[in-house]
Amino acid sequence: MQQQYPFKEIEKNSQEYWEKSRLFIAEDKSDKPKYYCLSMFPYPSGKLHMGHVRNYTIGDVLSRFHRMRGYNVMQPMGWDAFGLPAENAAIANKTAPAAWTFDNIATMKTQLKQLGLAVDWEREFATCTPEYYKWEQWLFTELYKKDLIYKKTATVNWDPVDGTVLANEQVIDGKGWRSGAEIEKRDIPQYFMRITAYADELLDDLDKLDGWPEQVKTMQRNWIGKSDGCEVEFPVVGENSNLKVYTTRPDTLMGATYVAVAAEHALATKAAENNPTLQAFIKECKLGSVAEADVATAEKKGMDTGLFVTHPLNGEKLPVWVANYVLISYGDGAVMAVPAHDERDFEFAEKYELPIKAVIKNTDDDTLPMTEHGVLFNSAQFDGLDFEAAAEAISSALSAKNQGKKRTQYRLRDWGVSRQRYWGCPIPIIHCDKCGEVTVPTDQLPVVLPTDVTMDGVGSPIKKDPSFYETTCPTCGNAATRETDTLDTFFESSWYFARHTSHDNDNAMLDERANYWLPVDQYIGGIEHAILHLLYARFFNKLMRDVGLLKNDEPFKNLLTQGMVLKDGAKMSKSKGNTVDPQTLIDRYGADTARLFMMFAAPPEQSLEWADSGIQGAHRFLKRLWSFSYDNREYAYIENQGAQQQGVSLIDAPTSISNAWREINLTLEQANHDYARQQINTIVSASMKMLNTLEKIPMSGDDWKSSSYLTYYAECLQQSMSILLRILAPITPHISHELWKVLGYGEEILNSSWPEADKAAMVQNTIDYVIQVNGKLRGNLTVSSDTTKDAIEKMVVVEPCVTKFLVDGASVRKIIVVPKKLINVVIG
RNA sequence: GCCGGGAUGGCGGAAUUGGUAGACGCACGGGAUUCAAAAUCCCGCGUUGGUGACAACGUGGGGGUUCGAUUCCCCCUCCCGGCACCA
Repeated sequence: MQQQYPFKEIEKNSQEYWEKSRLFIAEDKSDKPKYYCLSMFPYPSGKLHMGHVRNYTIGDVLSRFHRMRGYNVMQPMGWDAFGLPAENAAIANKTAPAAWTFDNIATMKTQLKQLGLAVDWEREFATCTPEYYKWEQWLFTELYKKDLIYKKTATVNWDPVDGTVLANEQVIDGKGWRSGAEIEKRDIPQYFMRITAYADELLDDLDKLDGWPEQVKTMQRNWIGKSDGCEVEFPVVGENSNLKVYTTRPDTLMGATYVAVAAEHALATKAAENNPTLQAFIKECKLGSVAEADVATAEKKGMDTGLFVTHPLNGEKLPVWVANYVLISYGDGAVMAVPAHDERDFEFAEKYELPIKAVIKNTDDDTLPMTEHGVLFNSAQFDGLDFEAAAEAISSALSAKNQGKKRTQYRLRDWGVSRQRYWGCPIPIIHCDKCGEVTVPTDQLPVVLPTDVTMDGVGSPIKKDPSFYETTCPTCGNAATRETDTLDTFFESSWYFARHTSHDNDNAMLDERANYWLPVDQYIGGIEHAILHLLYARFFNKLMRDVGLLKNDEPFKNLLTQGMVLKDGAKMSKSKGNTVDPQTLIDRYGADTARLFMMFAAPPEQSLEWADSGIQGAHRFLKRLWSFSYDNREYAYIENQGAQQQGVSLIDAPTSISNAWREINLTLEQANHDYARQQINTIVSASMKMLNTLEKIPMSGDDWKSSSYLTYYAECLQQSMSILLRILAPITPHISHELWKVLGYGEEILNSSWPEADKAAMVQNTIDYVIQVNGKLRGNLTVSSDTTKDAIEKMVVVEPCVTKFLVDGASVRKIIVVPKKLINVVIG
């Protein structure tokens, strides 16, 4: 054993040992309970960043912990390899996206291995390979046949200068990021997945997910946004048609003073036919990005169409306005405006001097807008009704006139999966003049994406490559063209969790192993994925179930949403260019230090503000652990001293040792509690505390000279080090593996058992109480642990720190005793 | 704008969920060791007043409930994440 902590050597040797002994290769059959631990797979963007280190270390800690608790653990790793950054890099570096991606995968894989992750690398795959995407093309064709995929037009960001579709991220302040041109909203035909057909199940099944953070479930519920409301039809004056709107507040119908439609609404288009001013306004509304955040924060603007509708219940003529705050994608793209009881309508009505009519009241305060529920007035026959009764009565009245009815509405929209980009999975559709849209037959899959391409920044190479798009129709054999759009990259990440179970199957997307391993027992990833990725993966799980590939309803049993790694207050990300390279950390201090620091700096679910200081502290602890083991190797070595064989009980040891042993057990209990609730930062604290405790055991004085002291000391060290190393093993696996071996505890620490606290060692015969007077800390009281509550009350009232408040006629009103904690004397 | 979070010493965080606020670590100050430095070890460290025992204040701001509030309730400010084509 070396005196200095040789982290480089230890880490290299342990990693080689684990690889050689195939310790992390998961068995598809086992008597042990299974534990499938999955961290969200990385996008191969270049090098590992701190967010990766944090994510994969958390997953590794939980994997190793469960392995030591006796589970059959599977922790795989893969690559979310399609995406926009590869195209940008290709344009910038004149390399093909595939080559860039595979280079990055190689680099990042080396780095991940240096972290010492307990990963089963045999299950690795990259989503950009035909072996992987073949199966999602197959699933696409199955879903297409089941009418779960359909085509419709949808709005995209159009860059008129580059002549290309831009991602929301590529639109900055309404301008294209490369061209600087003003972006226009443009409608193009795209494929959609009918996620709304699963809206109710996606909503209801959230209740089954006990292992998910409440916060994430709330976000998903709100995203799905099921609302019970009412559709109302307003006859258009002078036309033989109705304007349909949806409202969640039918109780306010009598307060409607105008209606507003989105710029894209058919009625707006019609009204603009002979109205150039309105046409110009509609064109203006179509400028800027399609992102909802941009639409919703834009200044509220509108224009009168000159059209009117008739209020279905009171017969009033209401003007029809075009407003930029009405979303074409929600409800019917039109709203009834009730300025008195809606913030946005109120602001709009004030600006354009439209009438405001209050119809709901709940307090004497009549400030408008009043958006809460209340009782109706100014509403003819509905006066005096509350929200529930009014909603019922008004929807019935509308139904009776055939001008509306109750309707359940979702905020969730069908998922547009077409992308006009190159670096993605080709959509397996062939367009035939005679047969129309035809899915590519299974025996002709995969539709392989050509990888030998040049990116020039204008459009997708496969859209200009006849050797790709020219084909024949599988149905009639005539010349036909392939679809050149690719799939949203969320498509790949929606089912990879399942493919890890059947990664090597060339004949099926999934096999029976999926039903052994799934659901994922622990899923770990960034909170930024709380809605989209997690919702799509849940949706895909249900789709795969319904085509017979799976039995489970939900993909992820437990979810840990890791907080962001921030630097200078912003999310650390490639796109922001504020990443810190973990490689320098690993090179200088080793993987164990990097892992320890990341785990210690913040609890897993909280955001972590990166600071360079602190790493030294983590490294210092490991050095101390090493030198303590080295200095005490004779005592800590399991076969020396023979203490256990002599039947020595540490409870009977000299006070300094039995106290230390008690402290170790209390700390172990805390660590186990923290492992159970996955609060890893305080497990690190606990391990530091244990080492502090052991270092403080006296090594001099009269006691030290007696031979029995040394026997007890050795026994205490052996038991304590064995506990400490096992507590640390999931977090700092290399040093734990090495010390476990050199101190003679066994060949592989991962194969040992998990330590439990010795209850007998934690018993105390006195209790230290805190004395409070009127809730303020005033003193202490030590009593023997069998003292009754009555006796404690009698003792406390004669304590000087209490009696000094018994002046000027004040007396003890009440005594509150919190067992084993505190006594509060209420004096008044 | 809408939805979901967060705010505790100079800094990261802890407080087993209504019961001693500041565990553990970083930074800093003092000391030991050293020719010197690094490394290491020991001591101190919320703020204010006091030599001191001690006292007052203190968990983003304002109110409330309670014997007792970082924790529960109401209002507000700022920061972070998401908003459907970044992943």
